[in-house]
Amino acid sequence: MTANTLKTLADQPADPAVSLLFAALPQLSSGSDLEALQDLSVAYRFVGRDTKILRAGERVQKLHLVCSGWAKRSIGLADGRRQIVGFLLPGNLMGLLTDARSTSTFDVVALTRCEVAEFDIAEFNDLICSSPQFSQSLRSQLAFESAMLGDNMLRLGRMTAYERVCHFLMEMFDRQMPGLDSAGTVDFPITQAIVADALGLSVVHVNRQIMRLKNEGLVSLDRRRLTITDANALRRTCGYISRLEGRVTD
Amino acid sequence: MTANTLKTLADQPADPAVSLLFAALPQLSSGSDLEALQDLSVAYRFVGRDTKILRAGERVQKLHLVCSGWAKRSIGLADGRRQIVGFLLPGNLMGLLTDARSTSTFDVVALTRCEVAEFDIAEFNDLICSSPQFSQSLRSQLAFESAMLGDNMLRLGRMTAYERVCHFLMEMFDRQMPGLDSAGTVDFPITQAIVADALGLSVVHVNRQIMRLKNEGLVSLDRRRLTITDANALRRTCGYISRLEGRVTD
DNA sequence: CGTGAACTTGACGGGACTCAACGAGAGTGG
DNA sequence: CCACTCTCGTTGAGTCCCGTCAAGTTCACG
Repeated sequence: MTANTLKTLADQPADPAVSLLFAALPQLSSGSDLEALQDLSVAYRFVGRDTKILRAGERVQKLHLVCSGWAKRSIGLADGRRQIVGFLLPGNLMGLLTDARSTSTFDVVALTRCEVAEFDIAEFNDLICSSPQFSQSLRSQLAFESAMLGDNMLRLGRMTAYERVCHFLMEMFDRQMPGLDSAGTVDFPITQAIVADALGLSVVHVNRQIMRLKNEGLVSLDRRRLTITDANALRRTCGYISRLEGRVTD
Repeated sequence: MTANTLKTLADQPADPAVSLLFAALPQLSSGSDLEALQDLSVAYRFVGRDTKILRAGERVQKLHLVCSGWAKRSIGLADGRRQIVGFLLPGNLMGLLTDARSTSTFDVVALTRCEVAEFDIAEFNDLICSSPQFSQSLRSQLAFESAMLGDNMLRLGRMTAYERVCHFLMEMFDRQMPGLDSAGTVDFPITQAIVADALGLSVVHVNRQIMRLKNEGLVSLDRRRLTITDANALRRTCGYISRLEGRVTD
């Protein structure tokens, strides 16, 4: 995907970032709502791995949309322990949740090289305020993200290491191939250390669980690609329930 | 607090639930914004312990505000393991986060007898859509709740049992006495089994950590009351950072 | 004074962490 | 083309935190 940066008029085929933004906001109509999105100012930006895209406590100037690459939201303890709160995949938004002073509540760091589309946040806010559909759409999206955080808390608090890894792999599979319940291959451009920080486990122990899953023939994980061989078996062992399937997108 | 149920006019001293709602929404002005809240229809309802106030997947009909008592948001696994995702104390809202079909994403269950004020959700939505202040206020509130979920994920994923209990007690202390950094006594009407479900620990182990804190003279916990003796020491051992202190309420 | 829920304590086992070493690729510079 | 290095993945040994089981105690309440 190349950056066609200076497009501002809406009479051309939809900007790739606008299409992604439209898909990221549930329940919008592909008519007038999409047109309204096309009027937003957008700029593209590439960031390298380990670049901080948002910093906790700093003012959010733009609405960021990941177009390619992966990023993480994380929180740290003073002694270096870190917890990853969520992952941003292509099509995911950040900067929606800003507090009273419009500051971000999490760090967001690129896990791979990322292409990020930046929308003007003032224009976007006007859109939200001006239209009940957009307002409701945004709230649905926030509810969805919040529900995912809840699922991840259940994972951290009440699942064994084996179940956590199962659940995590299923989530990443599901987010790239929603609704697919059999088998498939998706991107997985993150190290086991990153997985460990997301699951509250040590790297060594994450590795052991992945090895076990490989030996059982349930997954294969090579060269930054994840293959799920038997999604139903995985789903059963960890109780994974997709939040994406029931999503209404139009 | 008694229920004065049928009040609809705004020319009387503020309804207790309206005052709580006003406090729950940051950044609103005490003038016109408060008046707008007073125009909302409100009804009161008492629920007993273990009553389900909201059910995951069911349509949310009202905006609920806890006036007295405690409640929990929780998620369960098929085999009975449960994770508490958050607690609702007096002044806290539920029903803000609804998905595309206006359904709740969590169960909410009363932990004590609760008095709940129920606002008309359609009227509230109109208010949100009609005014940028309300829209922004709601988003700030959602960002705040989401940040708390993130803190709780760090607690579950990367803290030891001792730190988790410290952190949890500090949170409950802080939520009832925000900004107080020395000592004090607050309500604590929940069993150790509930704490265990919130912290991802066994009841026995929660007890051991509480015993340790008691022996160290840092807290006392009797008869549903929590006394923090040395808040600064607790804060240091678990790295607790209040999200309430920085909150702008007017 | 009896009953049940909640709290407390001990003993024991296992799941997860730490430390440590080794292997496998990918990129780099000569 | 080939050593060199660095990151990442893999595996083993030992330890400890925390879960489970079990028993006993305290407390609220009828």
